[in-house]
Amino acid sequence: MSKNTPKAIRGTQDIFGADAEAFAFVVETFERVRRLYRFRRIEMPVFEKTEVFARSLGETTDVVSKEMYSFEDRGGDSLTLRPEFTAGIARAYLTNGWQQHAPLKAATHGPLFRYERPQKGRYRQFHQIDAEIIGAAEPQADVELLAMADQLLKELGIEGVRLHLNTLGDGTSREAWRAALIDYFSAVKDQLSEDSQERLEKNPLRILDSKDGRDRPFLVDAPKIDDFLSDEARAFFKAVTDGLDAAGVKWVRAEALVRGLDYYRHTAFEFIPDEGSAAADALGAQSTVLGGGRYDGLMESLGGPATPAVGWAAGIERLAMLVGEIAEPAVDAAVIPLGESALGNAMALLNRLRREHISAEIFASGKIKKRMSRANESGALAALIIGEDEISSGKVQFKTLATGEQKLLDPAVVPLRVLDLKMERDMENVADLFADFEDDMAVIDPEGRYT
RNA sequence: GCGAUCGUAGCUCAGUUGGUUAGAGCGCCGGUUUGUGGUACCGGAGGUCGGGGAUUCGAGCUCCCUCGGUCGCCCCA
Repeated sequence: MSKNTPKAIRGTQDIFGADAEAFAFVVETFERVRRLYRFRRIEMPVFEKTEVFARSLGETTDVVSKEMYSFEDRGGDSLTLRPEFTAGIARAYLTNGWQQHAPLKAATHGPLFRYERPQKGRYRQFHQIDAEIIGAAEPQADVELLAMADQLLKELGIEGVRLHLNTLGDGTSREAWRAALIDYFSAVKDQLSEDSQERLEKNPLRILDSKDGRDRPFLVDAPKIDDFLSDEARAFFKAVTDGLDAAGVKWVRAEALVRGLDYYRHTAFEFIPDEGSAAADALGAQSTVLGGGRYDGLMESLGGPATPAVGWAAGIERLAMLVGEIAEPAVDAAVIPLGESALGNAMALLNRLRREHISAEIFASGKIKKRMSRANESGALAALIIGEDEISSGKVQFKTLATGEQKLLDPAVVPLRVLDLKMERDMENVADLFADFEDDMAVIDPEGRYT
């Protein structure tokens, strides 16, 4: 690489091959699941006026105070690359009059930007999938959203990740609890870690999930949100947990779970890998894979009418790390022209195949042996060879790569023969599935239970 | 913003107390083999040792600065 070649921006990634397939798999699975739950697709601008984020997330949060990519445009407006989805979606809801669609179930995905120190599972440009229900006050909305998250993780094949659930109560519950925490921790302030002393000023709730050993002794007896919940808030949380139980979504209560952004009320949740699990190992210090909650106060902070809403977001990179590498799909047919004169026929055959929805690649450079070798590595079922002899006879050599069998065929029947091979391969896969199924059946006891 | 650690070929890495022309494996290209996948053997291309400065007769190796990667803290998806 030359010294003159510009480098990529710190914390950005160029994703390729199996990693890119894993990324795409996460997005495709999300799109599929989101349709099952009837969430409507929305597209959002990547930047907004800075105030959209500053007002909704809270001026004192780390995200707003030191992590935003903000700049002045040529017209002098302060703009910001979105550090999260929710605030922009709320703004769009208000400015487009989407109240008419309420309750609106919306889903989107794309890049977000945060000026942070990059580390495992954390980037300056990162990507999230996002789901929101806006204009729904009932706990059923929380349940539906969480059921979707749970199903998504299952469909991605991710294991060892559990729903941690908490309630922050309504506005007044939350404020009373917060005040009690400040009282409690202020009394022992000089014994707390430096970080927690600072949190006492900025975000006292955060002390509860401190990792510092000096804070630990005080956490056990700290005021609990449950003691400050209003009857309504308590009933709301019970409705959510009852709904989750009914929907078969497993959860654990996490009393210390708080969310960093100011707008959260009531339900707060994170999907976190179990300690010691492979998932926890893969994610390093970035434990949360999907997080969100209810944000009933957000719309008002943007000057809109009081509008209840719930939502979550999940990091695509983090999910992709748990999904592992996914092989790039093999090509079905490889077309190999021998010499310049065969190029025309080769292109014609290539087009014929692709129009029949058969994936095909042409190998037209290098030695013949090299081309065959490449065709073989590509995973193609058949190599279609066209040289002088084939041009004059108007046929192509159809070589089944698995067996080495080769015969002269009319180009018109080539797509069908490739489809035959595909079907054979698929049948073998189905046979394997049946074999696995029979193995599973063998461990079912006479009463029909898995053992 | 703080701390630790690492930057040598396209990739993974070796390189002794500072000493001649910086190496290996894989990959790539060619040959043994003129239109057929594997293996083996032979040959070739590919490096301003992240960048800049300092010390020295001499720096991939020591020192300083800087950029970047990785991993933690903070924070967060």
